[in-house]
Amino acid sequence: MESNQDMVGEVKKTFSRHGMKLTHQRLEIYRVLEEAKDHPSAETVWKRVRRSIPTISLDTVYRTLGTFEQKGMIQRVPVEGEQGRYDGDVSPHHHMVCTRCREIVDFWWPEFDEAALPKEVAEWGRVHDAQLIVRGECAKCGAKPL
Amino acid sequence: MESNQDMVGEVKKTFSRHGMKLTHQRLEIYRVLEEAKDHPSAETVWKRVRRSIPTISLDTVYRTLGTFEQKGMIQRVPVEGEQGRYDGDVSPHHHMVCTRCREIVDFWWPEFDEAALPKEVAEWGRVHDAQLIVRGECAKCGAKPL
DNA sequence: GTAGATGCAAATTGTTTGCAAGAGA
DNA sequence: TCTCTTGCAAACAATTTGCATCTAC
Repeated sequence: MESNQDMVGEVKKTFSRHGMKLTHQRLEIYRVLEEAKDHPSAETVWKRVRRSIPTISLDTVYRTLGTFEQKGMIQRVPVEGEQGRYDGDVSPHHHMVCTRCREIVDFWWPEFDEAALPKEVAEWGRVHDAQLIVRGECAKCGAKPL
Repeated sequence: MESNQDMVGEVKKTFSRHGMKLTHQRLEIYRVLEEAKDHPSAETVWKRVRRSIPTISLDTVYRTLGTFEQKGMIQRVPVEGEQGRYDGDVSPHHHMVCTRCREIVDFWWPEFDEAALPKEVAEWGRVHDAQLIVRGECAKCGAKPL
């Protein structure tokens, strides 16, 4: 468990390595993403960050998430529909998406990650990431009527 | 190669099985999706359908695509960002997505499709589909400057 | 004849942008 | 100090919705 100090130092290094200034809002947005396990939307991130920075604006959140994504510090989950969903974990893992409640759950499958992709994929271009998207209805929703 | 007549008869059956009326616009939208290999957006579908039905409105296209998707006749490709992209092929296959030009290319991997998913997935809920999303830069874009 | 589908226009929602003021290096 | 970042407001873009008319069944 690293201390708050270390965390700040760590992030600061990451930021300056990417030529980004370390601001209070960026630090908080980053922290929210790291802690989140629910793949929050920009608006959800905003609501959470407002707890510590009540004056932060939604467009700053959008801008910051975009910047982080470009730098490869976070990823957008490849899901269609309404809102973009963000994931602070960029190490290889996969997602299950409930088409009813829109909940997104991580899962890990190292055997798959280590396996070679079909050669068509390598021929296609430079692969940044390959992940499985499982779509369906989660058990919680399946239990509900309708 | 089935005749146009057969195609219409086939689709008509599919429609009525789902309790949908067969209209000129639906038939054309469906045809466009079946022929498309580029995972078109709603607006692209609209432009193509307008070649045969110049008066069709964009909202009819949206409504129809939504209906088709609900019925499982087409799928939305799980990609984030701007526009929703549609795929007339609902049989198991996977997608490579270029983050620069947004082109989406299909690929097939039957060995994967036949393999069992981790048990976490079955425990999560009822799986509708599981597909691989490969993100990166296609060779065409990689060759360009910037 | 009737429920469901379409077209039009207006409304929503998610996201982006221009710009002046403010803050980090 | 100088450049990058923020907040505010306005702009945009994709998609959805209300409603009157029309059409397949």
